[in-house]
Parts: sequence; C-alpha cells; structure tokens
Amino acid sequence: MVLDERKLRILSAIIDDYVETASPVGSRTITRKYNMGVSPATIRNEMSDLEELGYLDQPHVSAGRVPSTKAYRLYVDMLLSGARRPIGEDREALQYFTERITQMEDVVQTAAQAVSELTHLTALVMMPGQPTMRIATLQLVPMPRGSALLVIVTDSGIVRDTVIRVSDQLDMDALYTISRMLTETLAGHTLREAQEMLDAYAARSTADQRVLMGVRNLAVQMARQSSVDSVSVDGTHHILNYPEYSDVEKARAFLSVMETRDKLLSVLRSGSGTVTVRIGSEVGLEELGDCSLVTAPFQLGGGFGSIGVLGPMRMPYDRVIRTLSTIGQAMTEIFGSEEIS
Amino acid sequence: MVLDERKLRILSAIIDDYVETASPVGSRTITRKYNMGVSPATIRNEMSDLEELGYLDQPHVSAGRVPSTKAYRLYVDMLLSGARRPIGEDREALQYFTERITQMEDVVQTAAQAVSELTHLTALVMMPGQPTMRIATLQLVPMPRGSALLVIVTDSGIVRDTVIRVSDQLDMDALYTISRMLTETLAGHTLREAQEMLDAYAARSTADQRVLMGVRNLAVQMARQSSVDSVSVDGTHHILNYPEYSDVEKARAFLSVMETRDKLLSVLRSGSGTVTVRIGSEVGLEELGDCSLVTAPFQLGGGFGSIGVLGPMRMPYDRVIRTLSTIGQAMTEIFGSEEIS
DNA sequence: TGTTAGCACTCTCGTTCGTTGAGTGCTAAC
DNA sequence: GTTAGCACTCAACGAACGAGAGTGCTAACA
Repeated sequence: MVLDERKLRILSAIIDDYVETASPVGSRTITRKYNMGVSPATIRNEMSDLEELGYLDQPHVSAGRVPSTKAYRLYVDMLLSGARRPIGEDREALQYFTERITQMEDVVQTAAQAVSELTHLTALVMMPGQPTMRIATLQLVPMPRGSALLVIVTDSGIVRDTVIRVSDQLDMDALYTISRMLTETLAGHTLREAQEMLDAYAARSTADQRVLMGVRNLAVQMARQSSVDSVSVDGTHHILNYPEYSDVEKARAFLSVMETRDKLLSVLRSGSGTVTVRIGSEVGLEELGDCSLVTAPFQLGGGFGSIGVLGPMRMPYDRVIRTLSTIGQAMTEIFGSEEIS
Repeated sequence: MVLDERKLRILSAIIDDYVETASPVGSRTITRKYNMGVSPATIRNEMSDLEELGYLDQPHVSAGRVPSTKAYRLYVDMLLSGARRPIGEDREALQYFTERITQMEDVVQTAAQAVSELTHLTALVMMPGQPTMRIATLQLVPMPRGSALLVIVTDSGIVRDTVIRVSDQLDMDALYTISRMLTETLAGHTLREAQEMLDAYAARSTADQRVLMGVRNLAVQMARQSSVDSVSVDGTHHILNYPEYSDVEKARAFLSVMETRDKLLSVLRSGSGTVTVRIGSEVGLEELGDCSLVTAPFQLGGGFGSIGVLGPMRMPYDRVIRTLSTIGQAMTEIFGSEEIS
C-alpha cells in the first residue's frame, strides 16, 4: 500500500518535528507549525491510519506519535532515490575540510574531525587494509647524535618513519648510498618479502646490522599495521547533547562500543560503494539500541574505505548525507592525486 | 595545630574509604573496615574535632563525613614529601608505554593513551613550543606520478613531511642532489629564516618553483605549529565512570572544557619542574568544579613539557603520582636519546 | 581524663498517592 | 470527508510519609 500525498506530508512533518524537538508530536502541533489547512481531528484520523500501517509509534496513549523505524526508512529512501535527493556538494564542509588538511598521515583524522564537527554527531572512518602494498622508496635522513630517520614510502603513498641508531661515521652521502642500495634491492617487493630478504641478508653479511634491523623492524610493523582495516573515531562526546542519552548508563554503553574497534570495523566494512543509511536494528550493533549509521565510501589504493556518522535515529538525514558524500569524494580525490597542498 | 597520630590515621582512613566508595564515611565504617581498636563513639569525637579543624565536611547532619580540600592537601603533601612518597617506578606503566611506542610523532599521543588507560582518568599532555628550532636535514623522497615526499628534520628531532608535486623528469638521484643543495643552504637556520631565504631565492631564480614553494610552505607550517605550546587529551570518556559526573550536565561541562585547548594549556603551563598536585580551586578552572590535576614534567629540546591527569578530587593520588612520574621520565629519556626501538 | 553505651534527633531517600495536563479516540453534526 | 465536543487515559509532578543511616549529647565506666 502506498501512502497518499497528504499522509506523506503529515508523516514528513512528524519526522521533521521529532528530529528537531525529540518529543512525541501531537496533532495540534502539526496543524499549528506546519499549517496543513485541516483541523487537528483530521490529522488525528490520518495519524491513526499511519500508526496502523506501522509508520508511527505511540509511547503511551496520551502522548503524541513518534516515527517508527519504517517511517525513517521511507523518509530516507525518498531522500536517496527520488527527486528530493540532496544534490550538490556541501560547500561549508568542503571548505572546513580542505582548510585543515596538512599532513598526509592526518587525512583520516582530519576527515573524522570535520564530519563530527559539522554534523554534531560521532564520526567513524574506516581505512581499508593494504595487504599487497609494495615498497616504492626507502631513505635514511641524517639526524643528530648518531641517529638517522628511516622513511619508507609505499606504492600506495603510505609513509612511515622511525628513528634508528647508526654508526656516527655515516654522513649524509653515506646514508644516501645505503638508501639507494636498499631501494634498488627492495623496491617493488611487498613488506613481508622485504622482511624475509633482510633476514636472509643480515645472516650472511657483515654490514651495519643496526640499519638492516631497523629497516626490517619498520617493514614488519608497517605490514602489521597496514594489512588490516583500521578505524578511527571522533566526536564521541557529541552524544551527550542528545536527550536520548541523558541517561548516563546509555551514554556509557555508547562510548564503550566506540572503544571496541572490532565491532565498528565489522559494521563499517559491510557498506556498499555508495551512500548507505542503516536505521535501528539494520546497524547490527544491538548494544547501541536505536541508532542510525550513515556511511559514504571513498577510494584508497584500489580498495574502498568508508566514512560515516553514528547517532540517534532522530538525525537530520539530508544534511548528514550531503556532508558525508562531499567529504567522501574529497578524500577519494586526495588519495587519488596523492598530493595535498 | 598539628594532628596527633590517631587523628591522622582516622583522616587517612576516611580519605581511603571515600576514594574507594565515593559516599560519605560514617564512624561505624571506620571501626569495622580499618579496625582502629576504639568504638564508633570515640571515632565520632575525633571526627567532630577534624571537622572543626576544617579537614572534614558533612553534606548533612545524618550523613557521614567527606574529606575537604584541606584534607586532600595534607594527604598529598604527606605523599610528596615524607617517607610515604611513592618511590620507585611503575613497572606496569613503563611496560605498557614502551610496548606501544613506535612512531616518533606518536610519542605524545601514546603517552596520553597509556596514562588514561592505566589511571582510568582523563590524560593531558602539553608539548612545549620550539620557537628556535633549526633545520637539520631536508630530503626529497621519490613517489609515484610526479610527486615527491618532502621530509624536514629539525635539530630537536621533530619530523614533518608533506607530498609535493615535482617535475616527473626528476629521478631519485636528481632529487637527492636538490636535497643536498637545500640542506647545505638551509641547515642551521630557523624555519622563519628558511622561509625568507626561499622567498628571496625564488624571486630571482628560474629553478623549479614547485619544489621551492613546497619547502617554503612546509617550513611556514612547521614554524606555525611548533612555535606554540600544544596540548593533547585522551580518555575523556573515563569521567562517566565516576558518580560525581552521573549528572549529564556536569559531564558535558567537563567535556566541553576538554575541547577548549587554551584553558588547558594555561593550567598545564604553570606546572613546575616536579610532580605537582593541584586540588579543587587550585586547578584554576572554576568551570570544572571540584577536580584535581596531577602533573609530571618531561624534558624536550631544552623546554619542559607536562603530562598529567584530570579527574575528581577523589582519586588514588599515590598510584597516579607514581604512574605519571614514571611516564614523564620515560618520555624525557626518549626525547633525549631521540631513538625509539 | 579518655572511652563507651544508650538514646533522642535529624535529614535523605524511596514509596505512595492524588492532581494536573497533554493528547487521544469516538460520536454526532456539518 | 471534515470538524467540534467530550469522555478517557496515562505520564509527570509534587506532597506526605515511613525507613534507615548517622550524628551529638549525656552519663557511666576504667
């Protein structure tokens, strides 16, 4: 059964009002605030129908109505498909985001911050693992006091560095020669291969073991860190601003789920290649109760990452969708061009 | 007036019990749990004296007693000075911390995480600004698709990188030559000097402006970021576990103070070169109400940073002090040696 | 003089019980 | 199909009240 025009308008008004006020919506409120041109009694009849159809819930008989999961689903589907889709980019979001990006390594963190700041919700970002990442370059940069900074760059543009101790006879040129040799040997190999090669070489070589082991250890660590999907979270504190979480127990439950990265990863991984909205039980984290998760994809080195927000089912879906898809696209571009400023 | 031995024991017991249970302590509790060898009535007389002296407060006449700020002050002073000082390192903390340190840039973040995880309180770390930081080395590392990773290392061991676009005719050797030239020119100069030199040079040179501008921009950005003290925060969510913050309004007030870095900086900067405990109004953030701030210093490039925890006045000061001073020392060592693994 | 038992007293906390008010569903009239 | 009217329901709020924890005081005791 499809809803007629007036029922849709009423349902939409109820959702809008509830998203704004967080309290059950009565028939008089609808007539006053959203002047429908009909009396409260008429609205009541329609609301009664909508409740029968499963679009509205009634906390108790003398309260107003609250949108059900099904209502949000309908509302969001209209947003995502029909002509109402929030087209166009969120200029504010784009500006906010690009202004703050500086370091390559910070893109994910910055994106999460931007999203949580703009939506006042908790932001989640999933970075896809890069198990087949290969070494592109490797360089030793001199540092004071017999140390050197080892920088490894991979073909997907991931940079990692660590400080290792080296013989203090090695000057900039000597370090460059070693870097060049190591790059020639290891470039094009995966991190695990590099580890094996270095182990084998170190065993029968008399060269400076500290450099070799330093490279080996960083490669191992990079392989470990980068082969699995990772997730970062920002803006968890926003949840306290919602009356749904004025109960400290609920707030704590929410925050403790945010600490368990595994669960977050599993729900973020299941996102498709487009903007996805999951409502209530669709989220798949029953500890959270009634939450919604909106995610947008971004591309990184052949895989898909996901950026999203998690919050009460009562959220301004249109704005959230627009912000997320804008930021997602911006991230895809950044990772694609591998250039920042 | 100095407290006699028994009064001290009773006061100490009250503090211990209150730190543990968060509820006012009655005379019977003291006799039962901390067997004092005297009856509740005697304890009551002593408690009455302690209240008169300002060491105890009574929320209302039929509740037990609660330690006052003055009581915590006495308790902490005994910890910090006398023979009761929590000597020795916190092995657990040291292990937890060193296990997790990998990247040089992450030391601060890792330290904050370790502290908040170990103490179950909110951790704060202040990094002192390095306004006179000088360039030590500068290197361009080849990356795919006409890009290069620019790495600047300063004499205090700060590493920063960014990706810049370069002519795709530049191979590893060419980039090294440029790096060498730039290093020779700029090493030993401050970041601001480097910026001016590059501006002047770029104006009259026909060399690849993109490289010069890339270096310039990173130098400017490093100067901006590093000349001011910075602060990072971790574990704000722990506050919800304390009944003092079961009121959502209070929790929100706390979290919003944690968002205002300026205020945090000003209180962290005022720490001395030793472990400092500030209790209640001594903290200097009246928005927080009754909090305590414990800080330990660490050394970084000639300046002093500060690592601390912020939580309810009711906190296990001995453990917190031991953990913080251990981590502070570990950080000093790490920054001093400029080596990690 | 310090310690202790006994007891009246105080005050919070949780419960119960009306009262109030928002909002509904139904009926009858338009 | 719409609307006014009205009885009805139920959460929220506040007052009243009993239970319990803990105190201060007094008088007896070592």
